[in-house]
Amino acid sequence: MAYNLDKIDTQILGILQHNSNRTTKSIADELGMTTSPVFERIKKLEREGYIKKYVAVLDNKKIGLKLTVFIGITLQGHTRSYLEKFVTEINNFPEIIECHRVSGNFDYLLKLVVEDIEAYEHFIISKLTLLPYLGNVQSLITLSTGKETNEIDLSNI
Amino acid sequence: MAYNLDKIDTQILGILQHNSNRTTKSIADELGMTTSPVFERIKKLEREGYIKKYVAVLDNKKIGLKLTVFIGITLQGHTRSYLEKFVTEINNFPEIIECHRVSGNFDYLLKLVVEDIEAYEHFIISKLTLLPYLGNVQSLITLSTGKETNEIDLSNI
DNA sequence: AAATATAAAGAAAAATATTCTGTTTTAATT
DNA sequence: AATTAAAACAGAATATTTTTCTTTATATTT
Repeated sequence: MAYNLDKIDTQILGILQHNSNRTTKSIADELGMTTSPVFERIKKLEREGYIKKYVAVLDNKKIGLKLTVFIGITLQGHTRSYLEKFVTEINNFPEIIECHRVSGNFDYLLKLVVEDIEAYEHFIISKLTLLPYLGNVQSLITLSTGKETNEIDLSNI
Repeated sequence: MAYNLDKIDTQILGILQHNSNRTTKSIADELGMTTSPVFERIKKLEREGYIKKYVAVLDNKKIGLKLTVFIGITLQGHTRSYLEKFVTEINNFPEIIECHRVSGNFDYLLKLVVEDIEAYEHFIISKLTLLPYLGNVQSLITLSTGKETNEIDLSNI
């Protein structure tokens, strides 16, 4: 069902998206191989863009960013140039970590991480509502998070 | 405003959440330090849980998972034991990568990544709707994604 | 089956992570 | 302000890991 990835490649991707600090030796042992082919496969997966980047995942709450909010937004205008400008503006807000154009009850769904409710209100008042053509804005405040990962399901590819 | 993190710590966190493959030497050079203190600070940030894990970020679309959907859900019952069971069940679905309990128009907001609309319909029919006490289910299908990162804003901590 | 291309193994080299020791800086205490 | 204790740092030595290179095996094509 997949592209140019064989089983070994998807196994490597699965391992690395779970823990990217594994050594090639440890991966090779798990797969019953030696380091060279594993190393070359990883480099190929990077080179061809299957692996986009390697990152450290931080503990938001521990660092003081205790509030996650999803914001559903409708716009009043829908010209192409305005939509593009909207996304550009959103990209400049470091509090916004995701911005999706969606179908359904909203035009856009944003995900935001800030310190607390105060910081959130400040963002709404001094940043978000300054954008033109803004229609309805609906906040979904996260009370608790039961699951939060980037690990995508590779079992069907 | 932060906890036990000084400026150097937050700089290190900022660097690593952007690219965790940077060498300690390269980080040390950027900060005007030597490798030992940088190495020790990173180990401390890991040990104390500010850094939760290191992961490879994959290109979903390239791998064949082309569809991201946000699902707003209301439940008909809200007993503690049921809510817990709901989250447990959700955790067993590898398609669901996020599950947040929220205030607002929904009880839960889920994020799901699958191959295509067909796979999504299959998930809804054969997995999600089998859960008891399910109330309203509203899908927000992602048309395009303007921003998607894990990098949280460390400038105010 | 021969020829060619692809993937893997194994060993060697280069780079990096990790540990260790001694020094400096910082902070706390008197 | 001087003394002491604790923490952070620098620099060098060691251990691991990554990366490269050469050879061998496997698969594909003609």
